Amino acid sequence: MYGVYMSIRSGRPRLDRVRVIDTAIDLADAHGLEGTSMRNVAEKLDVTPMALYKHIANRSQLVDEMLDRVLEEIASTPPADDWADAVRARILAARRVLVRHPWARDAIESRPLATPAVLAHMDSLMALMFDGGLSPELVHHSMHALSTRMWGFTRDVLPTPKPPDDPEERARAMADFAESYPAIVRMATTSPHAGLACDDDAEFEFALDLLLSGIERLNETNPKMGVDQAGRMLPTEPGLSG
Amino acid sequence: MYGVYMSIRSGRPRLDRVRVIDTAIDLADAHGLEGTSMRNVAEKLDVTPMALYKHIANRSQLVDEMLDRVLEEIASTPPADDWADAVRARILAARRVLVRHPWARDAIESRPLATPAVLAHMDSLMALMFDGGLSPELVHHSMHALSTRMWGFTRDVLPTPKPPDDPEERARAMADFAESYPAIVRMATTSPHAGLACDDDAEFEFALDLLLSGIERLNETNPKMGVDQAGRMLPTEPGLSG
DNA sequence: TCAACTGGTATACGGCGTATACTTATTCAG
DNA sequence: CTGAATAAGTATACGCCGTATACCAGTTGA
Repeated sequence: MYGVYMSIRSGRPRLDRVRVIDTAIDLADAHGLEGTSMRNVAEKLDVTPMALYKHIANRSQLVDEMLDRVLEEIASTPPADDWADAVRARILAARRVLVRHPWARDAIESRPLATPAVLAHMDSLMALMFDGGLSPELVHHSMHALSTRMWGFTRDVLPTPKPPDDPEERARAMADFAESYPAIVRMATTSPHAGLACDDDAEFEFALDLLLSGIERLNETNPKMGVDQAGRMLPTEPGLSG
Repeated sequence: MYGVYMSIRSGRPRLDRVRVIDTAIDLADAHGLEGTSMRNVAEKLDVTPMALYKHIANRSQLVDEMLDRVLEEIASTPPADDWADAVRARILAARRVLVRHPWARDAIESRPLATPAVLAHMDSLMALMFDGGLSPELVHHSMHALSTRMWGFTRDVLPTPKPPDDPEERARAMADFAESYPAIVRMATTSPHAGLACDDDAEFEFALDLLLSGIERLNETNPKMGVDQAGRMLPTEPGLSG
C-alpha cells in the first residue's frame, strides 16, 4: 500500500519500466541512439547495468518501447476534409516528432519488426486513403511510394567535407571539386540557395506534395492502376515514353 | 622486382589494400555490414586483426572504400535521348548494384561524409537534369525529392511479426490484428497482391516514375519553381488546396 | 653487409550486451 | 508481528568490438 514511500525512505525511488524508458529517451535526445547503451542508461539512473534487465528484456526491446513512446504523439492529429490534406497533416505531425527525436529515424530503420505505433501510423494513413475513395491497389502503391517519407524524414544525402582553413588551399580544393563534380557546383552556385543552408522543411514538403499530387491525379485518371505493356504502372507521360 | 614471388615462397601472398577491400566485400555480401568486423576480415585473410591497419586507416575508411568499389559499376550506364529516361536508367543501375550488395544501403546511410563515388553519382544525375533544361532550382528540389530513391532502394517499412504456428492461435492473432489495424488488413486482403509477396521492383519503379513525371510536369508548367503565398512550392492542385 | 623500412604479430585497454549467481529489500500469509 | 516467498538490485564474468602500443622478422637499398 505505501510501498512507494518505503522505497524512497530506503535511499532512492525504485526503478520501473517507465523510468527506464524515459531516461533512455532523454539520453538518446542528447547523445543519439549510439550513446544510449545499457550501461549509460544505468549510470544515469545510478544503478547497475544488470538492474535494467529486471524491467526490460534487452536493448532491442528498450528501443522498441522508446520508439512507441514518442510515436504516440502522432495519433492526435486533427482530421481534414480532403484525404490528401489529412495524410499531409499526419505526415507532418510525424515529422515534428522525428525532428524533436532524431534518433527515432535510426530506430525505425533498424527495427527488425514493426512496433504497434509504427503499424498504427501506417494503418491510419491507409484508412484516410480508403476513406478518400482510393482503390486498394492505389493505396498499396502509394504506401510504397511514400515509404520513409511517411515518417517525415529524408536522409541527408550530401554531407560534403568541410573546406580547408587556409584560403589558398581552399581555392585549390574548390577548383578540384568543380572539375570532378561540375553539376553539383553549378547547382550550388546558381540557385538562390547558393551558399545558404537550404530549408529542410520546404524541401520535405515539396517532395511530399509531388507524391501526393501525383497520387491524386492517378486516382482521377486511372483509379484501377493498370500496368501498360512496357511494364510501367503509370499512365505514359510524353517525356517518359521509350 | 620479384618481391611477389618471394612473398609467396615465404608462406602466403602479402596483404594489400585491394585484397583487404575485396575480402571485406565478400564478407559483407554474405553476412552484412554488421558481420564484417575487422576481426572477421582478418580471420578470413588468415592474418592478425592489427595487420589490416597497415593497409587501411580504420574500419570507417574500409567501409568507404568498399562502397566506392561497388558504386563504380553505376558509372557505365548508357545514355538516353530524354533526360528523365537517362535519370531513370542510372537510378535503376544503382538499384541493381544495391540489390547485389544489400549492405551498401547501410553503408550509404551511415557514412558521415559523402565518398567520391557517391558524389559522382549525384553529379551525373544533376548533369542529366541540367542538360534536359531544368532550372537550378528545380534540379535542387528534385534531388531532394529523389533523396534515397536515387540509390535504388526503399526501406522495407512493413516487417510484420510472423503468425503463430498453431491454427487456432493464429486465427485469434489475425482477428486481433484486424481489429487494431483494419486498413492494413483491408489492403492486404483486397488488392491483387493479397497473400503474395509484392513485386519490389515494380513498386520501386512506380514511385520513381511518380516523382519523375511530376518533375517533368513542373518543368513544363512552372520552370522557375515559385512559392505560393501558402508556402507550397507546387502549383496548387484541386485536391491539395486548403 | 648492414641500416632503414615495411608488414605482420602480441598484448592490452576500454567499450559493448548480457548470462549466471548472489544478496538485499519488499510483500504477503499466518 | 514474524518469517517465508518474491522481486529488485548487485557482482562477476564471458565473448564480442575497434584499435593503441610495442615488438619482431622479412625485404629493400645504400
